[in-house]
Amino acid sequence: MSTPNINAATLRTSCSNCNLRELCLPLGLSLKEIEQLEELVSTRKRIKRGEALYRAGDKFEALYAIRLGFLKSAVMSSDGREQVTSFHMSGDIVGLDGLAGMVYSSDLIALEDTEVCLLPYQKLLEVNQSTQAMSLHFQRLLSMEIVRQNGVMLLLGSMHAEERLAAFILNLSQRFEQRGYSRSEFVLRMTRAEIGSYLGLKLETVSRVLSRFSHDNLIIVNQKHVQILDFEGLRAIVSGQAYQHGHGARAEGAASGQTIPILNARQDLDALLTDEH
Amino acid sequence: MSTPNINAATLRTSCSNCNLRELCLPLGLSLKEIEQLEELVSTRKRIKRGEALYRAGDKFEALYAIRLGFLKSAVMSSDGREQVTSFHMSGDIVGLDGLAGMVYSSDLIALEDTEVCLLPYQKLLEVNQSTQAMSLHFQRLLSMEIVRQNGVMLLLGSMHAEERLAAFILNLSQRFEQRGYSRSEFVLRMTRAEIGSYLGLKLETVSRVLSRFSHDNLIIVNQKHVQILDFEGLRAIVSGQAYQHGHGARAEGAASGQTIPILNARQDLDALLTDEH
DNA sequence: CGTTTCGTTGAAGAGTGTCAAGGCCAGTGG
DNA sequence: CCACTGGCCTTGACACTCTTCAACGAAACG
Repeated sequence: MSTPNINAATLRTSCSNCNLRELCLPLGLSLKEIEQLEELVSTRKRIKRGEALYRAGDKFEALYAIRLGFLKSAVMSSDGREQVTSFHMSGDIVGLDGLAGMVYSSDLIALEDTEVCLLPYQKLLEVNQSTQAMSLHFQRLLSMEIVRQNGVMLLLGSMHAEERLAAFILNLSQRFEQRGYSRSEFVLRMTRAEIGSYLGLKLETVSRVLSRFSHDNLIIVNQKHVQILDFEGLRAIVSGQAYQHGHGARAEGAASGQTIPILNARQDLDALLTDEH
Repeated sequence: MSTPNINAATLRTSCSNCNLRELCLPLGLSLKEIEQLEELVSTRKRIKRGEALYRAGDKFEALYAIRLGFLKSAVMSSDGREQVTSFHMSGDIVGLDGLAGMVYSSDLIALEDTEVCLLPYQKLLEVNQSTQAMSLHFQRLLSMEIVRQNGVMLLLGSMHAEERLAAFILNLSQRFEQRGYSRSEFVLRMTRAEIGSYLGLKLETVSRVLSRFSHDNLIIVNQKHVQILDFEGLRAIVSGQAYQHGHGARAEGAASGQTIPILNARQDLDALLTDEH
């Protein structure tokens, strides 16, 4: 908790005591396997708001488990356009894109002061070798990220601005809840421009849509502070029941007489839009 | 080549003889490791055009290496919108999204008659255990898919229709070339609607943009047949040098006097947009 | 050879982007 | 404490890209 470099004895218990263990530890690991995982985590590192944990092109040397803080991943095109590819919070594992070519292919920037656990590549190799469950767990982790990105592609490829924002807010809400925070009230750690980059929209559009949501009593927005008033209303928007073709007004109240072919609608999308777990 | 079920002796040499080995085999594997890989591949399977290799929700039982054919992956939102998340051709490994939750999260549909090698999950587990290099290889494979998807997100989130189509054509070209086909002339195996779904555009827009490219002598389009005339012109479009804000006309000829801050421009994007390798 | 799917093209309109101006807030230095 | 500064957010007016709707032609399929 205090020194940046911690001795081995301290480490031995770090993961099993870490209050994030349910998020970044594999679910079915035995005690012995958890011990092995803990040997993986060699040191912690702190980075301040605005600093990079790594940048595209840096040599891949470790994965990182986020203990505390908030970050964004972003890729940049040759002509300077930035695309935010995800936002990360405590319990997330980042750096997975580095395995492919042994260099990171994205930038990872802290949006607030952040503390991470290092999982050095060398240790990763060793545990891959010794424990089947661990190598499988990492494969699952990578696969989950692929599934998540499929959801983002669905969002970027086929949703309107209002649907994107509604999905985004619900996703954040869900992730805060998973971490023990309020699901209905939270602070956005990123700017409107970063939200826009993530959702494929301009910052003005983000601002306008949030204002519209606020006007329709779905949420209360005050700068970075967001309070959700009507979850059902937001879910309806995500599943395309309102704003469908830009014609209809919001769904008044909660009832909607329309018959929708698939009923367990939102579950799927929520799952798709969810970061890890 | 003939019977769908092949005996062990035949299998033993299948991978090392397979003309796709450079695509789907790990690069640094020893002979012994290659032998192990070959035990992975138990059977082959054929699916006809229009059929599904798997569907979202199906139990995850295997990865597949494509021997021959062309397929699409797609996810579907609750309200029935389909998003094509990738196109696959020979040498690609598919099914990676199934590892996360032990069920596939996308549909995989053959766009033409296709033949695949099965890599059953059980065998995958065994090889994970016995060979460090193999488990690492699969992790790399997954990571490569994440990197690829980052590129698609960049495309979906920040590019205009013309840029998306140009990038799409160049990507296909590159992948055909890697497989020994012409890079400048090929047949699109997918419909305009599927291209549109992948690129986040409507089929009419795809058709119009292709016609415009054709009119500008960048390509020749004849239904599904495409011939590339001006690679440099397409690359210029991808890196945003033409169509930038919808004002300028196409770049006349090949020269462009504009000074661009980053020079090794297209390489990055090409790499990002590239499927595996 | 009819039927269906797929592709092309046009006209009109909706949804976002662009440009611009002003407000809010935190940090800084007087 | 206050004014100043710069970053971030909001809102409006307008332009433009892309979608929508529609009609028609071409190719694929049984």
